[in-house]
Amino acid sequence: MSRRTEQIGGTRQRIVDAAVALHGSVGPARTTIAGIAGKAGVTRLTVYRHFADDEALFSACSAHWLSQQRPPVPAEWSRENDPLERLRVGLSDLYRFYRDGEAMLTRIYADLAELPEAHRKVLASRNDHFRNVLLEPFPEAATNNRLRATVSHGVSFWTWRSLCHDNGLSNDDAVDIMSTLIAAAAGTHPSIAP
Amino acid sequence: MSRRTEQIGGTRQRIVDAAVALHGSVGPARTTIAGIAGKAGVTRLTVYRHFADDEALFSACSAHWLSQQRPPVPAEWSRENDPLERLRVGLSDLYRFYRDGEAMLTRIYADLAELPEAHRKVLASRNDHFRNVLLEPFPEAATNNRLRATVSHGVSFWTWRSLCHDNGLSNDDAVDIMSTLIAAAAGTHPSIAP
DNA sequence: ACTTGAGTGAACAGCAGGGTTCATCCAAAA
DNA sequence: TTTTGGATGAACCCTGCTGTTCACTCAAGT
Repeated sequence: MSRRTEQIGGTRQRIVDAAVALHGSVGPARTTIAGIAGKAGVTRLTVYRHFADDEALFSACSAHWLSQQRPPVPAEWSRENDPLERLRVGLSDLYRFYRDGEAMLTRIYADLAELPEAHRKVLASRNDHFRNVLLEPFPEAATNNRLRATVSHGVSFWTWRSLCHDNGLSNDDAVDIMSTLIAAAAGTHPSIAP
Repeated sequence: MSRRTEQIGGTRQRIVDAAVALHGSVGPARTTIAGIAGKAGVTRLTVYRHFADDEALFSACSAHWLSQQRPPVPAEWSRENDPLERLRVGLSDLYRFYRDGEAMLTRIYADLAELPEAHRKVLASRNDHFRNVLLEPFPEAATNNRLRATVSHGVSFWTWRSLCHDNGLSNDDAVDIMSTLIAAAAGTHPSIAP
């Protein structure tokens, strides 16, 4: 029963790999069952048998892709209690993840509206969580709207993409810039880091 | 010959109105000929007769929509020679335009990849121009990569949307924040405005 | 009164994609 | 050796959109 299930798993894996590749190149919205089947070297029918609906397939893709990434770990950011230092640590971790996964993340966020409801919520609440962790050590976190908005902005994938992909900045530069911006929004005015 | 052409123009206008409405609600990518015809109260064939191809229709929509907007006027920004003051004037003008046209601009920029090549270029070069005008009075404009990147970022529609739409800031707050950010990137450190 | 042409309705062919059924093959497991 | 079930190929039906043709109506312009 081992070699048998191994083959089955192999087919399934080839389907997931093909789907991940398409999600990262043409984007989820333009990824079709026929396309996945073709790339995986199986028939559409085989795809249908392995995955009952789009949501199941997308979940499998998401899990598999994440398993070969190094996701940001906000829990580690919390070890730093200085607001600006936590900001630096957190944004660095986040932007590293964004850069590594740029191709996939660009397509995912571009096609956000077409994604299964559940996954949209997960992505949104992830960003909320990142924001809250970065916001927490600021004394004025609860009262300063600008601060909240600015941290939200800094945590957004599109912000990273605009600064680093579109305008060629390094991650360090982007972290510096956004830290400075957030510090300003918080009411403090540190010098910009070298 | 006047009433005749008037009627023809009326039909054409109803088609353009319908197309603009759909571009601003479901977005250009999901706007179909059948949908436009239905909303305009004509048949698909009539749409085909008035507009030879998608590009012609899109151009007409773009022109008509713009004609009822108040676009930003970078030429007026140039009358201000102080870098930070020009920034304030320019971003205010731009963000006002963004807020007024939010619905349409959101769909347009979201579906950017599906748009006719020519229009993509126009939009991109518009943003480049805005950036260049804002950058011009800065002495370090040519040498400071961070400054260029930050101004590009500030001029982007998605930046406005993130700060104001997603996070509920006022335009004035967004202008303050981005001005502060850009000033920091330029190496100066003004106080944040009240 | 006659001509012109914008607009109509219906029908056609084509394409891409979704989703399903059925008989069949074939290799691993029993 | 027989059974099991993953995978296949081919055939369907359906939906939605594109683009085109033809005969026709009706009203404005002449």
